[in-house]
Amino acid sequence: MKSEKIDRRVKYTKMVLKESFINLLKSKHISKISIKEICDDADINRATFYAHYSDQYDLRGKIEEELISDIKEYLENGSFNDPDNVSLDMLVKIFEYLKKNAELCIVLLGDSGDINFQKQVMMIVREQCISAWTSSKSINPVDAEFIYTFYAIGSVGIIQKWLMEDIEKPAIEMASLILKLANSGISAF
Amino acid sequence: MKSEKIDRRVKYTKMVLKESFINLLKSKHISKISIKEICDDADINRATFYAHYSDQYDLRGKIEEELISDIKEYLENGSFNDPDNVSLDMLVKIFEYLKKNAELCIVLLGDSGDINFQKQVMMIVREQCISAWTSSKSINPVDAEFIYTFYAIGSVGIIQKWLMEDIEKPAIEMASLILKLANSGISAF
DNA sequence: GACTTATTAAACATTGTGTTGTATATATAT
DNA sequence: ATATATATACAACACAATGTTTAATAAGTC
Repeated sequence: MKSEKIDRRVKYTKMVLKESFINLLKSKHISKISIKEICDDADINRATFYAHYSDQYDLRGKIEEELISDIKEYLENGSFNDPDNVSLDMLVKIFEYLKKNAELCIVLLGDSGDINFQKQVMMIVREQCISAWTSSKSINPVDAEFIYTFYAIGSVGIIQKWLMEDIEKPAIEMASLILKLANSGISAF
Repeated sequence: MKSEKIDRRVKYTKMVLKESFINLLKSKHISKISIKEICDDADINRATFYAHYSDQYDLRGKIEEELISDIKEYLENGSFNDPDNVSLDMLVKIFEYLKKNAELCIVLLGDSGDINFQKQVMMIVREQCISAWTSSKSINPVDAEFIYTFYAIGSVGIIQKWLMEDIEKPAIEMASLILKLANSGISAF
């Protein structure tokens, strides 16, 4: 999996920079966070920051990428009833993963969040849905794209609300609510 | 309607600042736009900018507020078949309004957009939906909030996609697609 | 025409930016 | 263990943007 051997120093530098950055994001908007501030907090030289990231938005992007590929890997290693469709157990897995990383997800989906990140989250299960719908349900591809966008962004919105307000609600309830809404909508086609 | 008489100079200043800012937003991310840049483009003194806005994010926020209250006013002045529910003609009105202001909406919902603005857009028809669902369909209020979030953010996502990729598709097709998906989902409860 | 107020220009201290050079510490490979 | 490579630390730099203040001027209002 980890093909490139990463220098432990680099690993440490990136780790503390991310930690400090995420902590700062909890208290203030990304636009108000300076590189100097991140570096002071992480006790890393500013020149070292620039050796790895171009600015705070780049750093945020890298953190997002990592999280997304982490989820994907996590899903690939799971065995699901129906790997070609989005099943209840797959959704539950996703919700559980997000809950486990709630601290980070809240920041990335909150006010200092990134619209592009929402899109990446929603793309995680895109392939499965589109192909399942167009083949078995005979929905035309253009409509399928719209419908998918609708349900996927809607799900991200529900996830935001869940993480920030109702985190105690069990993952399976969230997953089945979404599945119920989506399936009944799809069957109208 | 316009109770406070606004000095023409102030009106002009705000107008050109907004114009220049929106134009800049088309070509670069908000974080890369400086106050100086906006002012140079608008030919307005920097001190004057600070007399009205604290920074570019504040300016963006004010533009968003204006757009939202403009939509709301526009909807209040429309006569709809069923003013207590979200009807097809109301949705069509909204989509037509957004299309008329596509240039601005694309910027505000795009990469330089604001997650908070998405929420404001989705709140436009919140009251009508929640009250209609909880009264006539006997959905409990907590579920109603989740379901509303799901459909509202999903709709914003569809709007983004529509504005940026398929703006030629007629507003009524978009509105009826959303209504079809939402109504069939709701009736599962 | 008298008034009020917004904008301007200039100057200012402050802060952050992005880059550079050299020295040092740490990691990897033989 | 030693040699080599390289990431980091540190200090210094020129530059740009920030946010505020002043007095003068322009343009608005009544």
